[in-house]
Amino acid sequence: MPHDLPKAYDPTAIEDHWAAYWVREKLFEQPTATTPVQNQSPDGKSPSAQPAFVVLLPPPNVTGYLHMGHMLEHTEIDILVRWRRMCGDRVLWVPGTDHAGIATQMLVERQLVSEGTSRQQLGREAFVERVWQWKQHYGGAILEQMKRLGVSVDWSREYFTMDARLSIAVREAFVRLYHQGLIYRGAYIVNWCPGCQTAVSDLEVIHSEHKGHLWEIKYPVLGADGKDSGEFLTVATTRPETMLGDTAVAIHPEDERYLHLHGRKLRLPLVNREIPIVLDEWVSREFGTGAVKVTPAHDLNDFALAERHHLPAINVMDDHAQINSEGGPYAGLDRYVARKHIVHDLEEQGLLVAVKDYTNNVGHCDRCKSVIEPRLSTQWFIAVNKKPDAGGASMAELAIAAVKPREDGPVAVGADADGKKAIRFTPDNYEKIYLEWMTNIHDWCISRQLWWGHRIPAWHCAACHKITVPQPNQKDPTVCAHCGSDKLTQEIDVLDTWFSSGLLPVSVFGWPNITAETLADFAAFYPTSLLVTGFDILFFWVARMIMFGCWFSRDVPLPDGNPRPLAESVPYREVYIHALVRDANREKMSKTKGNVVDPIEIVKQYGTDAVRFTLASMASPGTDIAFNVARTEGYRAFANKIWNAARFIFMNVDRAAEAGITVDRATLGGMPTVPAGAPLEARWIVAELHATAAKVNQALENYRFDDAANTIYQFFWGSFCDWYLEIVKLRLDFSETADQANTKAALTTLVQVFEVALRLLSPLMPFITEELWYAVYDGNPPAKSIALTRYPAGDKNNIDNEVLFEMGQLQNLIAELRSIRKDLSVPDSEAVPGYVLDVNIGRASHNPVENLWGPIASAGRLISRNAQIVERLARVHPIRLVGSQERFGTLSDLFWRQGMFDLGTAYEKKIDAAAERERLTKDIARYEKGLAAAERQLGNEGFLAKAPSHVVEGLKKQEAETRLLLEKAQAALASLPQS
RNA sequence: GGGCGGUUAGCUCAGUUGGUUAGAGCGCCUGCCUUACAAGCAGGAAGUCGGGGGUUCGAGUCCCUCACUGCCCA
Repeated sequence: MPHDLPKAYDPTAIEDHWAAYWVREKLFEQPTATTPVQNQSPDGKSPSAQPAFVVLLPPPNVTGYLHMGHMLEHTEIDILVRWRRMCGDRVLWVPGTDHAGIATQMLVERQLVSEGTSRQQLGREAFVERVWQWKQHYGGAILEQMKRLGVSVDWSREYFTMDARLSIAVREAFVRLYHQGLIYRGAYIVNWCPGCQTAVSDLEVIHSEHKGHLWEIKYPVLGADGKDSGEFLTVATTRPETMLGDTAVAIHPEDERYLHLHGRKLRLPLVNREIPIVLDEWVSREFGTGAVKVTPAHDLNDFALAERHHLPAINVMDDHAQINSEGGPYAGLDRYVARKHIVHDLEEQGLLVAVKDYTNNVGHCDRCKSVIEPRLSTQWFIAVNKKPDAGGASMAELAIAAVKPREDGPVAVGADADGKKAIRFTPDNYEKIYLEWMTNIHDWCISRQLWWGHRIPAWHCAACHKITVPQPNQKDPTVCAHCGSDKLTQEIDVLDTWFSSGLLPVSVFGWPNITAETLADFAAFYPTSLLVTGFDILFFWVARMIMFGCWFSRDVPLPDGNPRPLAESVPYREVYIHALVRDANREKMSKTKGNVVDPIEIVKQYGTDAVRFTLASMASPGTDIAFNVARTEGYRAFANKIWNAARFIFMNVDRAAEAGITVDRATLGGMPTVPAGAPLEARWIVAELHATAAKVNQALENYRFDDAANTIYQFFWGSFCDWYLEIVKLRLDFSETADQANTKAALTTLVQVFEVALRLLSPLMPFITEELWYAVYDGNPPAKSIALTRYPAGDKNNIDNEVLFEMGQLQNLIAELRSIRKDLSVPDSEAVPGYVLDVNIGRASHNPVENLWGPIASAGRLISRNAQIVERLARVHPIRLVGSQERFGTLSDLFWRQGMFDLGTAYEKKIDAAAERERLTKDIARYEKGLAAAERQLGNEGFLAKAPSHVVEGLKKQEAETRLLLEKAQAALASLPQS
């Protein structure tokens, strides 16, 4: 087959095709736990004996479109997953989406408003139906984008958090926790969002500083007769409108200013309610006036204080944060309008003492940005710190034990037998952050006043007002469990979306419906191997999965029938927290700033592979990524480089075929080795390949995507293209006089190394490697995809350090020759004779320089073996070795440069003496500095005594080398003509 | 207010347990369309590793301190 690749790499021409192919061929599916894995298993292991590598896709929000954060996350997971698959693991990556209660409901409500109707007009049932319709039409946007980006997920297992099977898990989890005494309903201060019309959890409140005021208000002190005594107590508040709900004023018991007021009562202005003065040590004497008004229904601290002092709580606002009937004349006013009126009225009554500027922290809804109203409200909670009625650890305790490092003494609950943590975080500082949060966790408010979501499986009885929650596996109740009445109505609230996503690790594998099939899934895939996600949902999602996973998976026995210990109950063994993608100026991307980079647009311009590689190359754990398209442009160039290397190789394969030389396909697919007698470049590139493969595997093992990417880049471009391909051109001689065996050997190594390099690169750049890998096999490869081949493993025994050293010296020599040519302004196209002093000639063997040559022994030996290479790559002809007599005698009028090698050449344009002097002077300064430092070190007895011998030896060698270079540079400077 | 991180070349970042003269990509300068590749090739310039102090034979790396900066929690 002719290899007619276009001259320039065009990603758009190939990516759609392969993306569709991968999905169509179901290459990455693992529909049951026993389905044979599609990749080769040369180890001869049966599928079930292969280690599983299981990842859950953090479910994107159904309302969303793919952004750079997703692209980074998916790229990282896909790299790891493709890598593990190629390493022979049974890989399962489960995709899905999240129903995103508030976001989705808001979106559809907005649609309704634009149609002139509303959720309320439609009614609950019709509204939910409408949201489902919306979901069917538009809810798959991100998954479709993922298909185009070619991520290797198992599409047969796609989930949606509102799916029936996952909803069963949600209901089961709720009823179990309820009957374990861990879910309760009660009136507490919650974060009420007047915009979204629902309670939200602490995590959904974003605090930010706002300039406001501190109002100081006088409350009249009542005398023993219950009438105004003429005395006042001044309180300070940032929210005067809440005074309508005040039920006390608190002072510090030891505050000397107010000792005389102990036991007295106050008249609450405007409302004229009689309220007590209470003493509480929580009050800060320094803040404001040291007297704090207590509004239990609208402030968390006040609520706690009110509980301590048995004070009533008066809720003065409705769902819309308007003053309710408790507010008397202010009823019906918005909270901020009421504030103005109240301040005005207080001022009129002479009760406003002062208004001071004050910056306070105001909580806003993460979703709609409304100012959160802390408000007393009846909600459902999970008691995360409570031990279950039947005994045992609390959810938070388990979630801590799963992550906590082993301490001295007995093995921690969460650690497995050899003391490893059950869950390991990377970067590891997230472990501390997680533990800190989990240790101080509060009860989790799980009810939301929404229609879109999992409706809470609890029924209220109109007769006895008690609550009926069905037992596990029971159907919806028809009569009250307490009084037998049939006047039951289901709770109208739905559950927090994170309640369902927190269950995913267990629910996607069938929990709680444990059948033979789901049990097999559980046995094979739970705990999952890895979670890759962003730190922003560390608490929202990661922490809750750990709590739920540890809690509920315990019911599922291990494959051997034994109970599941904590180490096997965790939802995943590893958590990798990825970075935030910022714009090129390190600014956070945001719609309001308008600096959002759409990954799909960038992909269209540069190709998926280039974008993936950009993200990978910058994904150093713990460091945010400043996404710069200049970088992507560079990696598109890299793809183009590979493309053209392939064109060059294929061109030669075709030429070889015409000359009757073919590469045996059977020699492809493994790792190449070359005989000791092979040319230097062949032995070198194979050694480099092994070293590269070893390094890349190591990097991926440690989530060092950047190291992996940069190592492959350096190999492909820096070693393979820049040096090996240029040298191998010498061997690709298809003329009749050529030695066919040599040509064939060179061609074989060339194709072999290229094929391995493609596999090495494949997890990072799946598209171009798939295309070129097919081309290597003329369209008939040994597997359906390069993704199903084996990942190259570097073998240390094949990293020949002598060869690496020898090639390194040859590269230095060529670089020096190129440099001297450049300084003499020799045109690039013109070859000039080159002279190299063979340092071994006429020199005593004890010369330290000789040691610098290591296994090569001398410049002469290096060059005589590789003259062709030097001539071609340095564009010198001929290259001649000379002895010192000749160099200082008959050849002394050449221009010589002295470095590691003594090189000479002649060209009509003489060297620029001034520039040469400047260069040498600079070099001399550098050498002198280095030499002085080395001598100082070597003269230090402490160093000689304490430093390891290889460091001392290395420094000695360096000193000798520097001294030599210094001497040469000084001699060269002295011999320069005076200008 | 509490906690955590960062500060290395013009830009974005690496730098493994302290060890020989601190690296990469992009950008910059110079010269080249050398038939795989101008999305390329070759050569080159560029850093007192935020400041100060300490430990050590030896510090970009460990400790203290200051400055600036980012994030999380309250």
